[in-house]
Amino acid sequence: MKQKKIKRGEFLQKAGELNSKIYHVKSGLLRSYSIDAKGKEHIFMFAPEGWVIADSCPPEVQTNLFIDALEDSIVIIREKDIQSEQKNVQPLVNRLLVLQKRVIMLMSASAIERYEHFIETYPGIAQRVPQKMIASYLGITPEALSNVKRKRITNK
Amino acid sequence: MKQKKIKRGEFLQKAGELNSKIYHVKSGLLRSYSIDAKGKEHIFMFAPEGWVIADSCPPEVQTNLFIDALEDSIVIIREKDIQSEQKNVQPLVNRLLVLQKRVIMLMSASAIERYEHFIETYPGIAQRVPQKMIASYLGITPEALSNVKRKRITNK
DNA sequence: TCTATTTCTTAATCTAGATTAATGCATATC
DNA sequence: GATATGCATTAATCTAGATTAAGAAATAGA
Repeated sequence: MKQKKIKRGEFLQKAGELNSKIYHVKSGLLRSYSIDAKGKEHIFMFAPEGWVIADSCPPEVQTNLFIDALEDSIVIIREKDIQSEQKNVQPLVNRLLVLQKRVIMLMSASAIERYEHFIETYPGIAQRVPQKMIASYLGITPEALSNVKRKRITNK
Repeated sequence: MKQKKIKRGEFLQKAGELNSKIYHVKSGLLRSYSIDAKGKEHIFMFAPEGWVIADSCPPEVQTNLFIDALEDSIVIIREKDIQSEQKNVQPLVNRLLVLQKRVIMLMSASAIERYEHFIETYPGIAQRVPQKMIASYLGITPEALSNVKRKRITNK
């Protein structure tokens, strides 16, 4: 049971690094956040005592989030694979990753960027569902989606 | 390995029901969505072939999402507890639930409602972090958060 | 096949929240 | 104690996307 003390302001992870660890917060307060193209910070989640904080991406993939301490804290460190190797857990982990990206997109991207991201996340689905459902997924109205698509064509 | 055919338009779950099942999509296309206070639908996620779709809430708690088929589909049905009983998986499940609520809030709630939800999700944390971090979590600017708080006081 | 209903697009107007900017408070630093 | 540096609030202006409305295109139902 590996344990670690971290001082306020100290980082456990920086976006772009590889990290196979999950942090269980024993005391203190951590946060994870992303930085968008304009350099703006978006707090993804807080983790006070009892919470778990980690990047949902697989250990061999570059992380998306920064994780640092807002107060002096103590965390227990565990490996990501302990879970993902277990039977039937992989789908959970996948869902977590999709949701993490979804939150980041909702927080930091414009309608047009979210549309691009939808196309990547669900290749081929745009052809199988009505436009109003895509709009509903993106969090915009069908009217706004029409505008987005028109702009995408003119700008490309 | 229980399997089920569902016709386009058929529901696997309606919000408010109890549901201990997880659906693995073998063929076809499903979606999950929430309905907000104004009656507006917000698609939470799509699930084409190979994806898993489910409500992240515990089996004994009322669900938040509707799940229905956008195309005739075949799903494999599994129980939620199979996973949650496994060691170290509970934190994953908790994180999934928090994220599911977070996405729903980002999609369907105003800044003021998201602020209320933040206070419930993280009791006491508002007193431990600067305002600008709360704003960053809510997806708004510190200036907008000031307005939200002022309105909250005058309206209560 | 011919309606009828739903879906998609375009355009005009409106609004929540962004941006910019100025001011008052704290908390550090010397 | 004086002076930065960062944080919170207020107000004026701006903008992405919402709302409303109307017409065109697609789908479904008889």
